[in-house]
Amino acid sequence: MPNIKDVAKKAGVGIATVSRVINDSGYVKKETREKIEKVIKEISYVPNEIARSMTRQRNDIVAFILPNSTHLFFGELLYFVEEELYKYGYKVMICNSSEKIEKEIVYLDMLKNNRVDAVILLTNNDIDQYLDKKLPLLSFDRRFDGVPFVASDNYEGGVLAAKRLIEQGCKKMMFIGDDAQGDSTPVMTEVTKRRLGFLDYIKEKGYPEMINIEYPLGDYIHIPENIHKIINEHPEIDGIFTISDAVACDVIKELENNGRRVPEDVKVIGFDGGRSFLNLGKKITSIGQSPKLIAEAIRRSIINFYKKEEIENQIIPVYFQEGETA
Amino acid sequence: MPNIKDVAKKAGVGIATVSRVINDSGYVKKETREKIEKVIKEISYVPNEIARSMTRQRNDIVAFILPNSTHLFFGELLYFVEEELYKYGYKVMICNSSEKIEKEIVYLDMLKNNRVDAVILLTNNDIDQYLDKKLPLLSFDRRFDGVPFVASDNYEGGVLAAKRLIEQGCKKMMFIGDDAQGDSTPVMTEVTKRRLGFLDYIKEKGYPEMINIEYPLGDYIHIPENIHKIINEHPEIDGIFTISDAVACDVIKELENNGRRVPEDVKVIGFDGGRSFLNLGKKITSIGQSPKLIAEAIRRSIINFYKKEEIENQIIPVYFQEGETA
DNA sequence: TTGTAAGCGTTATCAC
DNA sequence: GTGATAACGCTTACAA
Repeated sequence: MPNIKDVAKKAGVGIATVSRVINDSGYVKKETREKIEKVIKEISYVPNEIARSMTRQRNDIVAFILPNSTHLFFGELLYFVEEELYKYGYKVMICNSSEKIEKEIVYLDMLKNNRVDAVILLTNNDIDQYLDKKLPLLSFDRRFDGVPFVASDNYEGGVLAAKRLIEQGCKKMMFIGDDAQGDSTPVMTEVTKRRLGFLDYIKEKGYPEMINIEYPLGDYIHIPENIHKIINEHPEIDGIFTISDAVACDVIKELENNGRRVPEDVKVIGFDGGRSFLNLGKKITSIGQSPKLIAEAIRRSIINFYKKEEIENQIIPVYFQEGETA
Repeated sequence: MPNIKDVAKKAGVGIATVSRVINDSGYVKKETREKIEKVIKEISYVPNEIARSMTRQRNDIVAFILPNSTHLFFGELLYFVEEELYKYGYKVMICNSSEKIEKEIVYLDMLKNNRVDAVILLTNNDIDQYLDKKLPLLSFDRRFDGVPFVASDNYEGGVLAAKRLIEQGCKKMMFIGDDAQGDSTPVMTEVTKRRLGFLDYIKEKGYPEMINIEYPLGDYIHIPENIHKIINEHPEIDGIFTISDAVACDVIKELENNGRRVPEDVKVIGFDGGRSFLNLGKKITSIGQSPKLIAEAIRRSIINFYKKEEIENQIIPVYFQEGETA
């Protein structure tokens, strides 16, 4: 592959002048510029971005560490993050952790070697001690000391769900979510606030009998078998709020398999927006979070890393999504 | 950030020796190695991968150009591709094209600048003329002259669908798919073979009355309104094979909205495997393709680029996925 | 075993 | 306006 020297030689100029033309920086006489441009075309020269990164000491790559791209919400978030950053000249490296802390650690290391311009971190793992806080790190739905974050307004989401269930006449509520947001781990994510908002509002309105179910975090999609049992042991429950649409789906199937109608007997609200491109049944009533707004916020923070401005945490609004299960 | 010189100076050795330690190459006396390792820890030196790419003339980055990561099948494929390549030390750059050829072209250019080690291309666009065939390019479900490819056994998928519908007693068949695989574009993708396999088998078995519907490629999820009309104009049809599960879902809803029961009155088979993590209704009967097997094949081809071996095209088996709609 | 020095392909700083 | 030349941080002959 031809390099800048080849261009310079063939055009009979110095490499500095070629560089000026490529980057459109500094003064270059019109004829010189044209000659150089011609040569570039002729030998189909393409500037080597690696060498460029070398001198500029940055490479316009942002890495996104997330559990996977198969869960719809993650896939959407990834999509919009890429779209946003693309507009600003960044490329996105995808780092699936499969929820495994080991893989997150390896990636964090690797990314340090690669001198990526920023790392977006989406995880439920107890990874604080492995974070190099001097790096341009941004987290989503999670607080780490010294790391700026973007999060959905999870608390408000919980409140919205509670309001809806109460409006619909529910008396005995249940919350179902994984314990990555619970008291049993050192991890405290912003997602916990879905439960808190829900709980607070229900208490405030005088419905004290809430049943709170937490289970070990698995694949984000299925809930453990024993949780099904607990659900069935509580026929008095008439309103359920779940940590995600995936869990809501699982719960609704379990209820219906056991002869309880949704929403007639039990109302169920999920979280994420109730979207699915492949659903032949009823639409889940849900609290929606907007991957597009979140991606814009993430992009804003990342751009600010390079403006050396103070990076402010950002809370993104959620909304109530009408459906057929509550 | 400290560099290799800092390490060398502090350890009182030459930079070549440090390099040998880092890369575990060549002979280094045990004590020297230990001293160097100690210094590396002390000043928390991290080798600069950009500089490394510079001399090695490769960067272990593979780019994946695909329409999006929100369509479940794409999200899954992306996930497994990343997983496979990660095992072999590659990082994956995600390039969402949103099906737009302009964005594909920009990415193709950008990737040339970035000297990525390989580009995986998944597209339905007429982009042949923009491909630099000298680059390490690999395509999925699509043939380009001079570009190796990996594809699902789409033809066999069509045959499997036809067999099933015939077994289930269907007499009048219909195929519904976008025209990116049709005769109206210069593009001929491997996906066309879903239709061909279906058609051939049905003809072979003496069911000549197949209705073939093609529509302009949109978002991979919804079909145009006028197609709904066509479906309803054919009450005699009792077996439908669609280009994807997403289309099958759309079609089934349309049929049911118009009082035709699935699978009692009309049987419908989709393509992709009928997976969905959020489905409260019946499961779609489908022809499955395995993103994991495909990802492995892709990884194999990419590794071979660097073994300078002949890259063979690979056809990946599909399977019949039992469901409730056929 | 180890160190020196020549690349790798740019950008940026100076002179001219 | 333009051209040498010194970085940037590493790998790898080649010499010692």
